[in-house]
Amino acid sequence: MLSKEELIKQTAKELFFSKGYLHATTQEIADAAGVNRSLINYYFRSRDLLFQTVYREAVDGLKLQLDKVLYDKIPFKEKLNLFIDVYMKELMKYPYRESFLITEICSKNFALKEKKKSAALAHFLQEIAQEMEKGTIKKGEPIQFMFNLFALMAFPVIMTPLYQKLLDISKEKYNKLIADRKQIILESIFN
Amino acid sequence: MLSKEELIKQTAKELFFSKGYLHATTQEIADAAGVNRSLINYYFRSRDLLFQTVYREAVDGLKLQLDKVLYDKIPFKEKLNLFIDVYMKELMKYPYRESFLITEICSKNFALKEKKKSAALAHFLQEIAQEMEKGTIKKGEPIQFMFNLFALMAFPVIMTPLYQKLLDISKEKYNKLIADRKQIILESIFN
DNA sequence: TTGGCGTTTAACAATTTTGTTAAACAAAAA
DNA sequence: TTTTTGTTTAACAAAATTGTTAAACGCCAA
Repeated sequence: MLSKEELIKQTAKELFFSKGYLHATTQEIADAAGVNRSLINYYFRSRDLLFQTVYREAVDGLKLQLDKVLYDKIPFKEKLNLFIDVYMKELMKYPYRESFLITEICSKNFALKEKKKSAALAHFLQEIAQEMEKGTIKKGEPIQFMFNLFALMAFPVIMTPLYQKLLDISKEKYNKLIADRKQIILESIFN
Repeated sequence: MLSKEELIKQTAKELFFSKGYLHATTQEIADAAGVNRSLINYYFRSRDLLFQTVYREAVDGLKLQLDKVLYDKIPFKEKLNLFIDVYMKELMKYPYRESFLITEICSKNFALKEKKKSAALAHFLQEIAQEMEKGTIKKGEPIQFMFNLFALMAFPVIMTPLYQKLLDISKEKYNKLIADRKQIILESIFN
């Protein structure tokens, strides 16, 4: 069973990352979690600190996720296959996690920090450079390859509600389109 | 010279779309515009209506932008070249416009509407299908082609603050990377 | 000049949101 | 049993945000 503190955090993440409800008040979070609002202040002191905690855990989680897959000593193509699978599953669960992070960074009282490149990422960039040499993938800046990869995975998921509107597509059909993307991404990436 | 009403709207767009400051209060918008806060109520009645107005104009603007380029009777490759140019310029000016739209759609009191596919978009999808037949571009679902296109353009721009942090890249270098993307996108799209 | 009209402002009121405090509660330790 | 500790709650207080009103202002036309 979840501690109330954990419950509050998970509920906040649910609201932010899954529902894209970035304006959530402490009352709304408390209601969604089924706890008294004062508990938020008891465990996190202030709304701001709750947000900071959620932000930090999201960034750490993102890094951890990268580390786990990108360090593996498996063939490149296999690794990408696995990575896309893992990352897109996460995207389905938390489509707005990246949006939340960006919004927080852009918000008024945001304290910069970070500033140490993920080691796994650096390693992966090297691996990409090697594969470019080998000719498995198109030559170019490895970072641009990563940009492409993440863009192709994340953007259509993030844009779901708007694209559904603009294209007048049913939820089911849209889900199908997203599900098909893994293969499409792989095809568009490899020579 | 801009009317105050227009000034308020433009300033709000500046805060939302350019600065990604989606939590802006009416006071902050008024300050940024250099007008008395009451003017917002005078011209827009309520904060909510200001947001709705900005939302609507953003969607309409987006559609208009698509219409202008996508209806042109110019060769496909040329059209895409032009389109990427136009859209990415807009993205540089308003990197968070799409984020704002998504956040609004996900927000509590959002009234659905829309539900008529842009004619230009439908036309463009047909054109894509034709080009697939011709073999100019890889065969597949035309919508997926569009997903890819928009993702490759928008996502790295939207993610700028986070990626700059995670990759520990200077603003200048990041801008260079973004500038290079037009060519990269064109290459990754055509056979 | 005066009266009317749209604009702008400050002052106020109402509401919403957040933070604090003290008391109630429950379970384990003394 | 009483104490202690940590948890939970309701009531209150403070702050922030939004909305309203009436008066002031400026400008043009009568």
